[in-house]
Amino acid sequence: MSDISKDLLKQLNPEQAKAVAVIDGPVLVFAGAGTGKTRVITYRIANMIRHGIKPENIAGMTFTNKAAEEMRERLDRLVNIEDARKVFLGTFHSFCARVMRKDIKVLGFGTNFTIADDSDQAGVIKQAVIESGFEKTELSTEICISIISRAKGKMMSPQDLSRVAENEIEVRVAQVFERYMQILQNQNMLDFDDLLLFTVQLWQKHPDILEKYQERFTHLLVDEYQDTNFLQFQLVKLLAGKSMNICVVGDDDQSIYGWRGAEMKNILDFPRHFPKSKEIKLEQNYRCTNNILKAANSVISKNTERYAKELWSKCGDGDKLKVIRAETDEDEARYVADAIYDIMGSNPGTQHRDFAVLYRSNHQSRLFENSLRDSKIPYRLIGAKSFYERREIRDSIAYLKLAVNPKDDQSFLRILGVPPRGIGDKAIENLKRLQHISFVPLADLIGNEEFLKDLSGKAASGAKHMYSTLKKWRAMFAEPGKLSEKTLDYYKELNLIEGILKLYKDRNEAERRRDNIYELINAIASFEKIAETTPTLQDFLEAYALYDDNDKVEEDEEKHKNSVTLMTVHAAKGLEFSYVFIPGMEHNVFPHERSIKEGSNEEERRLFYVALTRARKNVHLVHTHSRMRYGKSTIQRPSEFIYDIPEEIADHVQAATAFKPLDAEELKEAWASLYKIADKT
DNA sequence: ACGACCCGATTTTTT
DNA sequence: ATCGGGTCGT
Repeated sequence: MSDISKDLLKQLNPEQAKAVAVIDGPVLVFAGAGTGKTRVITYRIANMIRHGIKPENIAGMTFTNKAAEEMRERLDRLVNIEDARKVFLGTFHSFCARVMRKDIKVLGFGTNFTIADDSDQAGVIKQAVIESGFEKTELSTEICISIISRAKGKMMSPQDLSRVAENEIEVRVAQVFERYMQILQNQNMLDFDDLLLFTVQLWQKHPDILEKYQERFTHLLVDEYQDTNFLQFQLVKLLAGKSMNICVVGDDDQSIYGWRGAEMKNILDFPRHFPKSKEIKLEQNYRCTNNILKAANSVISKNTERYAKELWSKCGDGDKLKVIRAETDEDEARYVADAIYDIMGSNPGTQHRDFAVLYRSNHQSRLFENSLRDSKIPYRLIGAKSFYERREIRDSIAYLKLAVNPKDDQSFLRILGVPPRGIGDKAIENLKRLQHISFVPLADLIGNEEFLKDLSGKAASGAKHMYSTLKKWRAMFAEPGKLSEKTLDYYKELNLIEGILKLYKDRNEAERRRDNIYELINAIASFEKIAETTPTLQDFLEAYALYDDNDKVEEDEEKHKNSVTLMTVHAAKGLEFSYVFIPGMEHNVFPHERSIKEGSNEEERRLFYVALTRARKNVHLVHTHSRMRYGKSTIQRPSEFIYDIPEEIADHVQAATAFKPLDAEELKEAWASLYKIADKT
């Protein structure tokens, strides 16, 4: 046992220590922003192990892989590595994927099921809309996805949904929902919600199976409990129901995912759900100055639906917050770039990575990208399209999914025309029609004479080649051997690599996309390398499906390691920066106009609270007088949130006069550019 | 099969 | 302003 774990409790403040010391029974920890939440969870696990709880009996559930990995890393430093490894630390989804892999047969799915990613999901929804007798124009895919996901989050069946439907849309979606589930089952696919839903259903129907898991995991921890929905609550309740050794950690003030079904009341009602629970409030903040906390506290205290708490810190008062008024959105962006430059100049040792620009909506990033680029300030943009979202990668993955699960029609349709095989819309219609009478998966149907006889010679030979190649490789992938090598051969035989080169006119683009496919094969190779046992293709696909994008962006690390961060406030939850800029502090931007319409102002205020509490030292709130919105210049008024901050801790300045006057050279340039504009107009 | 053009919507995002 | 989706013509 390491030295650190000998006096675990001494390294914690009294409240943290209390949360760590109580091992048995239900524990509820309210962990405010920056109060050492991850520290409490990892120390708690270490403490359990020290008290003789077997590490394999402990499970820690998170929402993201990133959070799970961070805990794993910290735990590695607290207990010996073999013990740390035996603790389950992962997302709800990865936990449930394991349960499903083992026992899904009971529910009528094959163990080789694939997990539908969002493009698969959208494809199936579109199909379900049509097959339910609706025009694709009268029911948007996004609405369906969102309503269905939320219904699943409440454990509602299509019938439940149609019974409680409050409007015509929901009645229709209920029909789509039912068809959607059938299609998924026919294709042996589960969406992300199903992983959880089916796990709970399995346990409810088969108490003997549940009991095995209850015996295996006697001590449970749940991170970000305020973000759980009803389904996740049920899962937790079932799993912990026997031992009642459950610890949940969260912060109702940071509940910002209500729009996707998270139920803040889960954390508020915990004492009722788990009687005789211990309740602990962490209020000492180790991140922010007191001025920032004062601002954050007075903002959040306007909310009525919350558990009372107030953050404090030993960090001193620090600077006042800055409220900056800029003339236009372009001035706003320039102000931010100038301020970063200025702060770095007057604070030696400050680095670009100490800054973040946190905005309400993604589209706001563009102006900051421009202004930072102009000022030669390196930045990294979070939330941009990732490697795995690129078309050629999705296509390549679809080929792999099809090799594992031949019923996956979604993947089949995706790659039927990649590379082009002369099979067009008409042939696809035919194929689908045949499926309606034969119920054969599309990947098998293309080898059928009934289908082939109506095709042109070229299309028929393309279809035959595809049919036999898919069939052959389905068997090949089941054999032992190096995955990455097999994948490359598979792609070559399907003419994917050559096809890509021909598909894109621009030579550079084509080569870049081809290289991306090679990169994917490299990713498979390194997956094989780090795996403990020889992984199957199915193992790789599952890891891929459940893997978090934020971790994947390690690509251009060198370049971006020390950069200003641009991201949404949502994406910033859990992170911290010395200097935080919050632009667009205007009515209709932050709070967002839609949140105003929908009346979700408390959640919007929590979002602002999250934004403020990301800052260690310094907060700049910027608002503009006029902003381009939807292509038109609009007069803006300051956000109501600005007035929630006590006057005595904020300085109000104009962007135009925020920095010292220009020197002679800059002045000359400024005039020159003014004349240029004058000439144009 | 693919590019050109028009129309409409326009928050947040994980797995 | 801009992006995606859909339609139409080649």
